[in-house]
Amino acid sequence: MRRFTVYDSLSRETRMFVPITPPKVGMFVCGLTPYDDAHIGHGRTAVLFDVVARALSHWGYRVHYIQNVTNIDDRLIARGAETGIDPLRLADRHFLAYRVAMEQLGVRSVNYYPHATDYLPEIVQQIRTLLEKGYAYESRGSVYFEAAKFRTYGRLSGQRLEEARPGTRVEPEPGKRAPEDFVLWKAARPGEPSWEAPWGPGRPGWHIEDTAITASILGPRYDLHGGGLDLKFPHHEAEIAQAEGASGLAPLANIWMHAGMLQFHGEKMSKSLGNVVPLQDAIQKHGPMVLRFYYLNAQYRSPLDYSGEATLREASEAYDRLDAPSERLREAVDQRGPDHPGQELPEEVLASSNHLLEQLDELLASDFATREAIAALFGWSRTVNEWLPRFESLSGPSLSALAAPYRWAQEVLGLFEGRGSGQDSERIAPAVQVAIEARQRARDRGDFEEADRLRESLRSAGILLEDNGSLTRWRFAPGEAG
RNA sequence: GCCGAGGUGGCAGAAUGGUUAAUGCGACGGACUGCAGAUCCGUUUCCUGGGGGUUCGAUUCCCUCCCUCGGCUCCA
Repeated sequence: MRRFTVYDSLSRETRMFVPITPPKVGMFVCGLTPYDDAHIGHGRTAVLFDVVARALSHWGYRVHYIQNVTNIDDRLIARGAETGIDPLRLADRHFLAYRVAMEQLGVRSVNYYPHATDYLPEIVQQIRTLLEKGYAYESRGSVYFEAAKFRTYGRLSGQRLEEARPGTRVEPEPGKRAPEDFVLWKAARPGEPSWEAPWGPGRPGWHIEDTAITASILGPRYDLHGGGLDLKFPHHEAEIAQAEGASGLAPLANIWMHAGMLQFHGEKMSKSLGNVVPLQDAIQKHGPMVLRFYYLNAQYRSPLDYSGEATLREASEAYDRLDAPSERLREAVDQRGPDHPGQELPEEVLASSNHLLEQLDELLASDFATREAIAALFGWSRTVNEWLPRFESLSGPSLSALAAPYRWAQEVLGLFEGRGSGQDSERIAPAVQVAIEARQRARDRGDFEEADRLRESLRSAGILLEDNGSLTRWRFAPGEAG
């Protein structure tokens, strides 16, 4: 198990990660409320924590990663009322779409997506415990957590209780003793979906599902808790209060990681601002790997600005610089086999491949410096491109050494999956090959007008031709998902 | 107002108390090409918000001011 450091939002320092029971790592990340289509901001958080889980697995930890799904809440009920669709069904529908997007993005590290409504008994039990311990009170069929009873309430967000009180932004809720109290069990109004509980029919508050789920799956304390930065207050603050209040054990999570917000022209991307780019749109337009690259080519805690299409076009250009040599190497290794005899690379190149692999792990182990890892991969692509004209003569092991950093990135960063070698590519390859051969015949007889015509017609179909000596290769134009 | 993050080249965006301040995009020039593209080489020399201070030396540490963004119970 490699040791690594990570910035912990609670202590506000970069700390060495120490699992509670190595090699096991319990990891929980707040998922979404699927009342609408996911946008590219959701994708950022998902990809970040996917990389965290991948890196930990790569380093020998046994990661148990769960992400909850809030499939019942006010927004779902409101949306259900608007559309006439049952809120639970609505949630299922959007969650399914989310899972499809996750699959496309290569987010495969999540072991389990628990749904709030599947944990009603656990939720009721935890609320009961909080009532027994005096942290909560009943009022008008609802149950509230009394924030003032929990001494360190506000510590995560650095807010003192008095300051964390909502001022004028929200009308005080009748039934609450203090404005900073938050609901654990919300009494149902007529017609709303509800579950039975000792305090009357209702539904769980937003925060309680997470702690009930983690307590039953990961135990009262676990290793890593993640989520978007916007959840720090009040959501994560409330989680800490509930879980530590109920169990009497602290800290709930050893490490708190928060993903920076995706911004749209300098402002946070969110549905309430109406400036969202649907995740599926971006995936369709640029390909999932470009999006993944875009997320990882940034410091995960910093805001990431999306300034329109140009942002992802640039990411696509940059990603291509890595993907193209990676793809060429993969082909070369596939064609020739790992044991193929041939020229060996010079010692120093082989050594620098190994050195880079170590460096990549080192960078990820420094608070998941994905951007710097990518910078190092760009440097490697230059080396690979220098050798590219001589691929034919290289031995299998030498080719593998050139490919090793990309394979590392494939495993840990989840890049280089499925662009250029997808079904589209295989389906149209024969047709493209026919055109390439026709063009070559035209070139051979000096009919460059005809040759350019053929090249141009392919280009308008999104296919670029590149001549290298006597060999012509083709690829999809950047921005076209392949 | 309170809490937090940040202000770096044409753009995006790293890093370090001290040789030429990463990497990518873009631009320009060269090699290669029938042309182009891709690739390689080179250039983009006076880039680290303003003002103080500590230091032999600061972009990096301290103070202050200005500005931007996020959170302050819808939020990933």
